[in-house]
Amino acid sequence: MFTIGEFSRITGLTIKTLRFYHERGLLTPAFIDPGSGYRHYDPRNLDTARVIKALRDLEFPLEDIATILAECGDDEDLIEHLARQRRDLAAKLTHYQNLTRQIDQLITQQREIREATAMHQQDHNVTERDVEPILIAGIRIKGRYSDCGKVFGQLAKKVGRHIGGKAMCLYYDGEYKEDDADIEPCFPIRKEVEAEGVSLRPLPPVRCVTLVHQGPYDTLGRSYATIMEYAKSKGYQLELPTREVYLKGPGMIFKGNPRKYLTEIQLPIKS
Amino acid sequence: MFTIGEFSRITGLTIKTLRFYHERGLLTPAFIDPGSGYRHYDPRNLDTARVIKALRDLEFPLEDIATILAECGDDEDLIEHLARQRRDLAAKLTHYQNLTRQIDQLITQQREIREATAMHQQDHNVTERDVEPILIAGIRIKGRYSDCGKVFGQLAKKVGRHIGGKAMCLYYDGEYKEDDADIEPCFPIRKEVEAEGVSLRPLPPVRCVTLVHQGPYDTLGRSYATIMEYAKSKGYQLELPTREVYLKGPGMIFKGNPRKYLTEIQLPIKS
DNA sequence: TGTACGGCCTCCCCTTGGTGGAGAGTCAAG
DNA sequence: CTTGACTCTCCACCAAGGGGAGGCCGTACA
Repeated sequence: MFTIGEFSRITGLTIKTLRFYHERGLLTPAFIDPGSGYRHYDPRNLDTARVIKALRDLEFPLEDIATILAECGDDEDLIEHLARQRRDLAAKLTHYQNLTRQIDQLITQQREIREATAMHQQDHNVTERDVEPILIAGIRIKGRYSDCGKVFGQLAKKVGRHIGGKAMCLYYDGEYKEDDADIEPCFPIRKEVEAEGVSLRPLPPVRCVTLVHQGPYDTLGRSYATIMEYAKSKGYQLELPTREVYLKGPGMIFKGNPRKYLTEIQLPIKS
Repeated sequence: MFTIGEFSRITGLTIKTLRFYHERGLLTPAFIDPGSGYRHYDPRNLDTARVIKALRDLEFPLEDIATILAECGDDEDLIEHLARQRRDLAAKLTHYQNLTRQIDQLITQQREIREATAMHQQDHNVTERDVEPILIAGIRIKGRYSDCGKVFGQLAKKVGRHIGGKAMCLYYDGEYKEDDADIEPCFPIRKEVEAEGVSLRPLPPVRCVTLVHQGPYDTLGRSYATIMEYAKSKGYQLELPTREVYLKGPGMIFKGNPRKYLTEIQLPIKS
């Protein structure tokens, strides 16, 4: 017979835990002194304690352990319980796999944004450059600029895993339109994927006049004025669709500070 | 301004949860009617709610979320929080990986035991057969039979991952010894591994007289008597070490019923 | 103006698997 | 007899809310 302290040292279960298991009927001491209320454990309790500990190490709920203790006298009887617990554990496993993947994506995106921001921080002047060809997935709509957000949401749902760059928008109108602008929000993607309602195609390489706009979207007009003026002074003829690349916009979690948003305007030049 | 019900429908957070977040200071309604105590939310609350929800989906603790809301105005400020959370999630991930692996091992072992039991259930008679060569990891000791348990424990710790069969014991004494028997508990293993204090070597193929004993270990003597008698009647000369294979013994979790234990006695014949 | 119904309020208890502490009783040694 | 170590019961606490009771509020309809 062991006192609770001795039994605790032997089994590695804390005294509190032993009292708790007693209360829950999992591990009833062999003898309880009616006068003092002291618990006394015997070697058979030791077996039970070992079993409970082994099952708790596998994170079986106490309720299941109670059932198992009542029903099973042999490892053989355990198999279906083990299988069920395995399923539960596997579910948690995939759950945490998904979460880590998601968080990894967030971190990666954040890194990319940081790099892009560092790269474009300096030049807020009009420049000319050759824009590489790129594979995009887009949804072309007629509507307002403010509808873009929802469309980006849809796109992220459909091709989210394959996104390989900053969100963009293609503008098919030569002029500003309020209500039924012809817009195509899109994402660069890494490989060919099928998705319903999504247009998947390469954008051709093209020489562009570009300008990185810093600030909220409602001040984009000023940057358009600047870049247009430049194109006109050079006598360039422009092509459609024009592009906007959202180098840094509202984040995935926080909206961030609109005065730090960076948007690259790309106006393709007719060659 | 939205009532709590409207806000709940918009954000997808339950009313209970909204009240709870209010209590915890995470999401304080824009206005509280002093007369009725009704909570009223405004669009800025909506942003905060979105952030909280996104972070909760990544299983950030509420306390961390509170810190983040207080400190971060931008996704950029989030990165180290994200990294920390990623570590925590990854820890859980490997934790559950280990658990599922362990439980898989248990299930596999159980299957093997079941098959072995089914195979050997019928023949409790003395038979002769050629025992295949086998790679074993063992620890040879001088002591009592009852010390085997601990040694099996040590072995399991050192080569546990590579065990590929039933536990065995080799007996190097020609006679029964009480206190300083020359015994080698061992496990069949699948591939060559190094482990301190463990002897790793192949057992040669050998022709044996064998008998499957059913029952607790303290009745093994009777089976030894039977098999010895048989060997003598055939005029066989026996070789050392003799072997015991524990086809079914105490389980990993439960001790099981000793009357169902199956132990195969193998006595090598000198050829 | 009464009332019915839905929405909202606070307050309390419940979940899992224990942990921590307060205050009081018990045991053995010196 | 005292001291110190052990043990007892009872209560509160953790995370992140869920469930429900009992009562107030607001509005629509008769």
